[in-house]
Amino acid sequence: MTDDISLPTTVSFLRVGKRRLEIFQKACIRFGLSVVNHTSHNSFILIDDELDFISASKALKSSSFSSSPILIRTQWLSDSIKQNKLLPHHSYILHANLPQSVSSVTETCNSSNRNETTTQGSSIKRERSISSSASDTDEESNSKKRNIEIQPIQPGDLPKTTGIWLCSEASSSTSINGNPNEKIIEKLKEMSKLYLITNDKGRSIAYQKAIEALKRCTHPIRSYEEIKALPYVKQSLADKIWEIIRTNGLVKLSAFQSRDDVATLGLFAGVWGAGTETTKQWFAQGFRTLDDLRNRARLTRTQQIGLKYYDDFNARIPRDEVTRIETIVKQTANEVVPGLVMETCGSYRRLKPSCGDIDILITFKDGKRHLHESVLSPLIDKLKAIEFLTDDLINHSETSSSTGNTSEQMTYFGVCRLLEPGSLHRRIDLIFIPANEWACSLLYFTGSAMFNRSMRRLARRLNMSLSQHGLYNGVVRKGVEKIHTGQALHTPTEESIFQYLNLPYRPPEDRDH
DNA sequence: CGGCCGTACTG
DNA sequence: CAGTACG
DNA sequence: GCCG
Repeated sequence: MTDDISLPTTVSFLRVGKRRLEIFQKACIRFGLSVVNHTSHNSFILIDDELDFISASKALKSSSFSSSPILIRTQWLSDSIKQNKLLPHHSYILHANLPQSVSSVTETCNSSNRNETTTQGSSIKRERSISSSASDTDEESNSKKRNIEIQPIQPGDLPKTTGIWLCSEASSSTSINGNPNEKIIEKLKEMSKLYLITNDKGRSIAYQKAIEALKRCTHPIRSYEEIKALPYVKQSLADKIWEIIRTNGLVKLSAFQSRDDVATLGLFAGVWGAGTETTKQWFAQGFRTLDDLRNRARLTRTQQIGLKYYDDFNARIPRDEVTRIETIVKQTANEVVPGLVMETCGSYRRLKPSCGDIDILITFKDGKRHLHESVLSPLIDKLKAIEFLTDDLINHSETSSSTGNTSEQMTYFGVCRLLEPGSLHRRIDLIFIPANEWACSLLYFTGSAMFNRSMRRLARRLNMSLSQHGLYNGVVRKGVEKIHTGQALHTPTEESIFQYLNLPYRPPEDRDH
């Protein structure tokens, strides 16, 4: 992002409050800065804006410093967060003789009050006009008749309305330093997972929705009535939650887990390319171990790969490894075709410390109509040549040329690994996107999955339709099937998509539901 | 009671 | 087409 | 399992 070598790469903080510190540390990760303890030898120190040079120096002397470090006001980070890019730090450096006067009383950004402002903002009934910077056609005025209430959740209150839109809330605001109902959530998560692998999709989703409702309940639950007042929690789930509170366990979960088939289905579900039907059949055929599958089961091509790398694929990828993988792909892509825009999405973009796989989106931003096949195929070939890519799972650029099927999006799912010995094989997705779909694709591939589904449900309720290709307005549905596909809205940025849906913008790290 | 996101690839 | 996958 |  910022290649300027004069910028700090390692920083530490002095006398910054806990809440602000958290935000700053998160921002540092985003901007590629390492945060260290300022007792270690370090030349860049961010100090609270209230401190002047003298008091800062005093505080530092007491912690035995040899060389004199460069002091930077934390306003530098605040402003960088506001503009979503790392700004030059020079004007924020604190010098010995200059009086520390202009320290911001304005405090326009200070994202420590972000949660307050957003909940406050959403508690005001917002005008439901589409704030579109783009097309304001006559057809759109009809859509203003939409009478959907986006119910605000009062801070401290329990949600009273049914139907909540988790996409309208920051995930961070719901998980301030560990949820008090962690135990309950953990059990319900397990239930959801087991229902999923036993092919009960509906129940699995019901549990997930209940979990989301619980997560936003920031105090420990006291009464049974309180539980039942939660959205997506009614008789059956309330009983289970109450049982967990009372007994610290859940009989139905224990019974579920001790079923002989469930454990095996769970094991088999870890094979990439095997879903509920396949794992069910494997169990019915008497297979119980991965060796049984290797020796006796009929496997598709992708399942063979999934089995070969079973342990690797089910291991988390540390964040810094994703960064290194990203660098290799970017460098190689630049050698093939310069001028590509690439963004690593998924949980990496949501700033998670570890990721399940690597999703890299690629496009030409200049909107020229390049033949995407002429880019993705050579890129893949080159990555194979340097033995970075080891296996293909889905390779559209290959199959499309044989089927003549040329959609503008191109999908590659495959397997990569770093060249260093001992590196694990990792799942990697390379997706080529036409420039006009960039924002919707970015939104989709950044997730989370729950966040996407919530946003799509909201769009659907507004007679719109949201996918990785675009946001459509005036969609007419008859049951599930679309009668009219509606008209595509102009979505140049992720922000614009939030605006159309009348949602406050969420940065990637706040979409982690 | 039906739907629970909307889409793309495999075989 | 059913099954699996992606977030 | 919950919602409309």
